[in-house]
Amino acid sequence: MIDAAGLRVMRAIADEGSFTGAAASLGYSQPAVSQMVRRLEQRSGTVLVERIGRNVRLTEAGQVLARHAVGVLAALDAAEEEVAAIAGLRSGRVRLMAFPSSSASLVPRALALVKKRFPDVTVTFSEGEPPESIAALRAGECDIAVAFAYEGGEIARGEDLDMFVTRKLLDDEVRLAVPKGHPLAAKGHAELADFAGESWIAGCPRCRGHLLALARQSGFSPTVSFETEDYIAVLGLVSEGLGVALVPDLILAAAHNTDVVTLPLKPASRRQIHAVTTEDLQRVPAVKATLEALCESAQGRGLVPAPVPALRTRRSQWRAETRTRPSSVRAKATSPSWSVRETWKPSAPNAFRVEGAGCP
Amino acid sequence: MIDAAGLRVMRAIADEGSFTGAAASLGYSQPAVSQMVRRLEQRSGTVLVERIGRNVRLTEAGQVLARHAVGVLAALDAAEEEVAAIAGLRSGRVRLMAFPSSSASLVPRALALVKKRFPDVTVTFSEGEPPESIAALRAGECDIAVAFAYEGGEIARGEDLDMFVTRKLLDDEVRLAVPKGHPLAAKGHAELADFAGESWIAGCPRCRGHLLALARQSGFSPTVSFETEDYIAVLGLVSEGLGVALVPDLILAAAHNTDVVTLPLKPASRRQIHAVTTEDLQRVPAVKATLEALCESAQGRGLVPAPVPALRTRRSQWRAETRTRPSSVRAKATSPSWSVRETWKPSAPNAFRVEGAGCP
DNA sequence: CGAGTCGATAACAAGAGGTTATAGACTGGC
DNA sequence: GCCAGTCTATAACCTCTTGTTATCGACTCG
Repeated sequence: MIDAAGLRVMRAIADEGSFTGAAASLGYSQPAVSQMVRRLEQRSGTVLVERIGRNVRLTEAGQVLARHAVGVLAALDAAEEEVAAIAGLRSGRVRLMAFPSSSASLVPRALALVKKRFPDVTVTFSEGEPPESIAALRAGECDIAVAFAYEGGEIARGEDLDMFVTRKLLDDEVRLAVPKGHPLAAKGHAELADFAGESWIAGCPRCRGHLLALARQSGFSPTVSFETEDYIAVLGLVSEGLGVALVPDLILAAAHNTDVVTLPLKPASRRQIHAVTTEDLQRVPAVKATLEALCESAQGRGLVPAPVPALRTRRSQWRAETRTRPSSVRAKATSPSWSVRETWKPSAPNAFRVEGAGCP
Repeated sequence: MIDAAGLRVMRAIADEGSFTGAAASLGYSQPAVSQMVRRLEQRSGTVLVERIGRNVRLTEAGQVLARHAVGVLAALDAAEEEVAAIAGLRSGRVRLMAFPSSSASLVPRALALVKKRFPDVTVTFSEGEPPESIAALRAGECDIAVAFAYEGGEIARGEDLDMFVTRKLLDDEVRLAVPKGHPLAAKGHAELADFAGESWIAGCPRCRGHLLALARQSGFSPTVSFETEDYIAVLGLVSEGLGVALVPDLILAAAHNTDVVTLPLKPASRRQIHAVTTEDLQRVPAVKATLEALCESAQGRGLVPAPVPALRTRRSQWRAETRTRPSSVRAKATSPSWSVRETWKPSAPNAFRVEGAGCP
């Protein structure tokens, strides 16, 4: 029944002592104030303003409204400012969840970028494997999940990703790590079959699965002597000549070991690193800013630059089409800068079983 | 930009967890909620609601709004309730100012009536002579002034009463008080000329003026031996045979003295007692209720019943005409129960000088 | 006593905010 | 794996709110 506009008017009248003054202070015309008071009086069923000659004076009821107006309007302003701060990147919180090895440099660099640009935006970060991070995203417990998929694999097994928007950050080349003195180290590249007889060191379960898949393609079944999710340990084992390992480039940038030589595979194998969020969340300014920072961080690494386009699912596609249609003059078109379809898609589910979580 | 309706919707969504539920709890249709959210999102420039499959979930900004909504809506409700309480006579304050002798019974009875009917309406009462009470009314320091005027006189000299509404409460007959044993006491009435030789006891300045005027009409100039504003004292003096006095009926009802006989005057003389307020204030429920209580109190005294009509001045008349014209279906017509012109008017200013204030 | 100011009103325009009808999409049970 | 029920989004439309300008009557002050 009573609304903010009415309170605003009553307070202005109390402050200014006249309808004309109140109108001026509110940027209204005088009749607007006059009519607003009349409406309020009709609704409340009592007189709010005494008209004394040329001046006006609030009645008891009018004073009640004017008194409450201060608090209500202050609270409204606070709410508005708080939302405006979120919209204007002067505030806001982004909950980022990334797989462990991304935290080495990709994520920290992005976080630094966000912090530099928008010091008051808080990005909270926690590590989590794709199944976990995607579940958190679905449950509303995080805003962005950074995940990866090997070529021919998928981001998270058994998860329905239709509801998400996936933005490709970069292609992370998988290399073969061999001890410095290895006979084939000088060849400049590695064909997997040449290492069929080596001891293998496997990483996280999914990485182990990838190793097995690649080896099968090369016609052998690797002997896995060690398993560890700690890539520093992997490199340590390799440097000591205890085996060879597949290591993503992303790791090598952060954990270098001078006693290890890394060779590009032939044929090349890479994993794709994605930022996953929802259609709605990607339009939240702080989330958008963080996504962009992630992109820049990925490009700045000097690896294969992430193409601008993002993967969009059927549902998202539909949303993008319908939503950007402006239904009002005021509607700002949502920026379609990365609204193109993804170029490759997971072709088939992983054929092998991957268990556990926590891949560095 | 943000209004109460928007906050209400956001809170309902937060509470219900769906647009449909929110709509139901607000008594809206589902599209109304959907559109309201879209409007809010356009205005605030950020996403407020995440659409997760069939359900919805508030974003950070949406949670901010929902959180603030509680406080703002509570404050709004409080304001509304407070005004409704004033409108519904469950609260409110009336500042009454009356001339001292009215406080004997007319006013207390009215106050008791108001208190009985509307226990939570506070009527504050202070004594004041017409010039004073009218000034207070003009200054917004009181809501109702109870004043009197002798026939042929006016309520307050030199005051412009155009801005006020004057409601006649009763005709207060002026009687002659003589000692019980006075020779003319048995006559049943008094002609003033018969008492030309008596010692006179005068009351307040205006009453003294009235005495002088009446005496002049009867062709004599009274010898005023005593002057006091305390009518108890007047009656005491009379009872002791120290003089005679003109005493209004209103006093006699409250201060009876068995040693005093009061005689109606021939020709009769009376003063009119009025309740004065402003056009706007008379429409304030508590003020209206108090005015009505004053009327009933006046009628219940068994004196000349106050006729329903009230005195209206030119300006008030105009207002009454224009205001009651309903400009909207919702406008309640202001009750015109006592909106008729006054029958007699002060014919001329008092010809004598009245000084001081405080007439019992 | 007249000019300037103030509030009230009429008439009108635009927009906010609601409705119903309907379509598309998700969920869950069979 | 489909189908029914349920949910949100949209279109089309309507109404009331809330602003505007133009103008009037009344009050105030020099």
